[in-house]
Amino acid sequence: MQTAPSPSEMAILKVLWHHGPQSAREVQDQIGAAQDWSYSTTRTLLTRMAEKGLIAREAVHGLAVFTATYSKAKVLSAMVRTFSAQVFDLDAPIAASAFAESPLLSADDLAELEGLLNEPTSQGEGA
Amino acid sequence: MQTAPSPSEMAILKVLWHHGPQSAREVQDQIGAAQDWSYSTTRTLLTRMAEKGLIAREAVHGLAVFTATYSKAKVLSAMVRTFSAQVFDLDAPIAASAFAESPLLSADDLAELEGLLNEPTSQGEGA
DNA sequence: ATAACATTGCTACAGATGTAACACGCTCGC
DNA sequence: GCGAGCGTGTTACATCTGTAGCAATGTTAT
Repeated sequence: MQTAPSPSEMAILKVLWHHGPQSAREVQDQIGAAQDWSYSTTRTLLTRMAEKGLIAREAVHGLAVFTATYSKAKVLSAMVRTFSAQVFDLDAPIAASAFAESPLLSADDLAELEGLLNEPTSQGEGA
Repeated sequence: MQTAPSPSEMAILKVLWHHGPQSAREVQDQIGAAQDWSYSTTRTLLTRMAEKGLIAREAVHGLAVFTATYSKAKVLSAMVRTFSAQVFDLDAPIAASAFAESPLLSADDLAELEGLLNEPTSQGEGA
């Protein structure tokens, strides 16, 4: 996960986390409208994300279906770490409770996030 | 402050916040080495930031000196807002106390940040 | 004066990101 | 069998960001 997801990529990851593996068309139906992306744009993003390893592409009966490679907690914790280091020069972990209100996180997600944020050097492998 | 500062730009802003108005050479002496930037690179960043309005350029006896346009709290609060919205779909404010440990923030800075984070739509004008 | 050095403006180029069109082949309904 | 539609690969282009060199001008010490 060397390359942090861009805002557009995050939007797609959220759809995949929430709805599970999706085809390009499905992703487009879920966010294309909201994001005002053309189907082509959605497909380009999906392709690039697959190249980067952010998502995995698999063919189901010939149809390309995409799955998030990393768990929500994993990606979010990495992003929080990057953010706090880059913006606040913070090394110590941030309390996950700060994000407790996120509509993205269930109690379990939050607990997982908390755990990842408290890990020393983020070398954890869990997906 | 429409455009959020990039990581490199943040590095420069931090120098200006901490040491006050600086010339390109001074900025370079403060972070060029650490960031491994050539003097040219530092200057390019400074020029672009001035174009964007992130910093102001003024001539002091013919020497170009740069000053941060927005206060630390102002920029940091904007970045926190953007981050929590983009990454966590959060609308409600995040407790500034999450960043209390930041070596960048004095007690006053923290209080100011807290205030800005709690403002409704971030239309505040204070600099 | 002049050589050395600093400061500035201009230019360059690669990679990342946003945004999208185009053409080709396959399939399904008629 | 054939055209409409769908999924796919390929290509394109503008902007932003990272990174930096070059030439000209201004300044300064000897």
